[in-house]
Amino acid sequence: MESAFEIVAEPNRRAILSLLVSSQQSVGEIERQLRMSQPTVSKHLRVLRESGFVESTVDAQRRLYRLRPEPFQEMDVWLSQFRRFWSTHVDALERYLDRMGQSRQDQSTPTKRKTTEKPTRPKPRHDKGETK
Amino acid sequence: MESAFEIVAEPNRRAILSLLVSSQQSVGEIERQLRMSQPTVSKHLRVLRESGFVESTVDAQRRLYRLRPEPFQEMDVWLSQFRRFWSTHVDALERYLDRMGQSRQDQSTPTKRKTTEKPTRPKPRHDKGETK
DNA sequence: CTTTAATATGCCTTGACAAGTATATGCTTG
DNA sequence: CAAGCATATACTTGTCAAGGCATATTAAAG
Repeated sequence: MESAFEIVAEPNRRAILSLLVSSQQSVGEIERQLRMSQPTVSKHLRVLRESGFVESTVDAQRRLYRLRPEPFQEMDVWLSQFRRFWSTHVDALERYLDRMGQSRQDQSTPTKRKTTEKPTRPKPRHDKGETK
Repeated sequence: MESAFEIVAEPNRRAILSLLVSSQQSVGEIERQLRMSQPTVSKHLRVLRESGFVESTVDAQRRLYRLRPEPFQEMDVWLSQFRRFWSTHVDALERYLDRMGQSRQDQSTPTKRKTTEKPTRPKPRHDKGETK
């Protein structure tokens, strides 16, 4: 079985899942709201169904999809091992999300040394700190 | 910028991150504990570094890698939109993990198996429901 | 039973990415 | 400066998955 994280790695699948938070939806409704082709939606729904993220019921010729909780909880369990550690850095998230805000398209450009990570952690030891 | 979920989709990267929970590690230490080749470790660390999951400091010829909290928090933010919805199905996770149990071995925090009773879906609508 | 609507599936192409192997870079010590 | 350890990068190859397009399936309606 594939990890829940691999399923959720796909942006369109995340979009579908977010859509289903409000209420169950038919394939056609998802297709229209997310402006994806019908086969694409169906294929993603298949993956989501087989991995336990959604379930469906038949309504006439439609199929209504809704969320199932387990895989989300599974991710939460994995994430929780890092919580103890990030709870001390509570405020850093907003700065992070701010920085992410404008950078949208990139990737597929090797040779691009853009490893400018900011330490964000003044640690006055003897380390010649280089987040590189 | 790639989503944190895409980064974490890779099993070896999840393993590296879990390793770093205990303390910072050098590339060689990661390589030995996870039995991966050195270039593979370095490449994954590069991805993790550029996506903000880890940062490194130089120690002689070694590089020490440690976790950074922001991307985890970012995932948590996304996940949180589903929490309200799964909190009602609290016990379902254990059954789920039980079913998944044999297929994959992961090194996350141990989850206690307690097959609490409760029919998987006691929701007899009028639908000719078919979760596949 | 033919048609139409809604959804699923099959095939194919294309692109991304992980891992292997080889090599480069950098720091340290003699 | 040479040698050696630790880590990074380049290049190549194989795999796999996402999306487009065409078609199959199923149900409702006429």
